[in-house]
Amino acid sequence: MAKKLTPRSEDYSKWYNDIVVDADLAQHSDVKGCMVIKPYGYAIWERMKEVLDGMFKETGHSNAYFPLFIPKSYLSKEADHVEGFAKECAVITHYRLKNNPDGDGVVVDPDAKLEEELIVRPTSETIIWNTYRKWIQSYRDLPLLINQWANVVRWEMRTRLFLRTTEFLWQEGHTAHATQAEAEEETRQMLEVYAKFAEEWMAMPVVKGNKTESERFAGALDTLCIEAMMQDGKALQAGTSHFLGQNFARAFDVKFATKDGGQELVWATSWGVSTRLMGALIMTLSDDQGLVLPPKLAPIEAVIVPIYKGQDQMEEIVAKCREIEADLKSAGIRVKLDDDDAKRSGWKFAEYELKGVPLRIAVGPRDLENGTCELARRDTRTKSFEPLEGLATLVRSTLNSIQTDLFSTAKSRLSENTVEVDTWDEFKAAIKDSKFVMAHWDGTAETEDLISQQTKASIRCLTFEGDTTPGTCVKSGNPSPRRVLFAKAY
RNA sequence: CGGGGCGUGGCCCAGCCCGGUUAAGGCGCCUGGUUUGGGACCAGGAGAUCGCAGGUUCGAAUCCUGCCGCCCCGACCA
Repeated sequence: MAKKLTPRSEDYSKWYNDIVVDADLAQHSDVKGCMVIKPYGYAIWERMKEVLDGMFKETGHSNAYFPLFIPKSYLSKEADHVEGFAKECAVITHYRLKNNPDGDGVVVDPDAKLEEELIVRPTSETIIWNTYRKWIQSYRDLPLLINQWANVVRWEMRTRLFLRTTEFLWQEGHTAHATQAEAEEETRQMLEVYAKFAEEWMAMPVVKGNKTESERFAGALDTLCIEAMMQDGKALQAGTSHFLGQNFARAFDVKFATKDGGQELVWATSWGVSTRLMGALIMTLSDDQGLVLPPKLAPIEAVIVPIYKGQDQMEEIVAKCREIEADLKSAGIRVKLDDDDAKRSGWKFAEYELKGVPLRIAVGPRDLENGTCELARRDTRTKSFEPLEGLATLVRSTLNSIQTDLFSTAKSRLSENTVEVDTWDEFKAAIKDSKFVMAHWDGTAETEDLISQQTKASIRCLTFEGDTTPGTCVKSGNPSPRRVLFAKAY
């Protein structure tokens, strides 16, 4: 079964789809735009969840769960919010089916029409803020720091596995604060959490910044984001954190009593990352051989493959492999021994490479004699023979190296492909060349729009770091307060 | 919503233009054997209302009409 991935150079999006399907991460479901996340793919997501959840808890947040269904009227309470999401909402109109009087199957029972239609949440601000009104009375109830892990539905026109599906999994944090400064600090803090997760766990370098007004979350005063560069040079928004001001507090009348007895509207934030991170992970690290996983998120960090001839040898070698497995396990390494006799070693090598397992340990008859094993790195595809003595220590340090090497490779790619330009011709050329482009922009939505229409590139963010000296707009020639980051995006 | 593609055992697909016995092949699966340091081989076996509904015909996977579904490329978005 010679699974051959489409090479990246030939067709990048086909390569991406091949990896998702062939590495057993997910498949298309029978429902348009929806996917089935398979056990191996879900295991990676579970790792992400586990780590992120820990980070949220460390920063004082608690998990809760709010309903999937939102009364239609809630959505319309915040004007910008409804405008942003109305176009992509799934609507529940009935609550019952009945047998088809004219034939087979079931039909919607017209007598079971809902008085008020329900929206399947595209995000939960409205239902959460409607609830917060009941939870918050006093400054003593603040800050309120809540996160939920949930599924949401956005009826997009065009979908792609993990990157944009009709239903997706995510977390959404929703916090309430007594002061603007505190809410802004929270917004910034959670963006830093995302950036840390992306870089230290996913080995994916990110650019942090503010969105422009037109790219802002519907209902937010400010949206912060992390943007990552995929191997084809396109930008992927990997996480967002929103400062919502008092918009939702006003819409849902959430006030608190201040120390001196006054009534004030609370200040809000929301922030989220989704299963889209799976797509980001794939497109940042993987190669033409298949998935490449950062050790810290790999469900299996090291796989042990026995190599043998005949039954007697098998028993002897598998026994040795079990020792190694126990040894690595007790050193806290997520290890799997694949002693399935129905598959040959060569098949296993190819399979675990496709699935991105960071390290492979092969033990054969020669190794048994020499007290060695073959250690193979997925990222560099290099092999070496190593003594079994002290293997756990070596495995741990190699996994650490893989993690840092993956990050630094991706980091170099990001910096090598980020350029500053000052003229329109240079700009067009750099965008065509799939670069991240730092260029001057006059700050108007008109110019932003014009540029994106003419080049397909959008302003990814006003970066936190980098050159912020004034200049002249690359498109209009008008004065520009600073350079901003442009790129083609997913 | 426009443009393109596809729908045939679990998966990939040939066959369709040019209708005709039993729908071909590969992968996977089951049984037995030989194998095992980079996707093994041999023998045997199971498994298909050819997306759905009509129509044409002595006869339809194949031709005609309608419908459904999915994927890919564009316009909206995380």
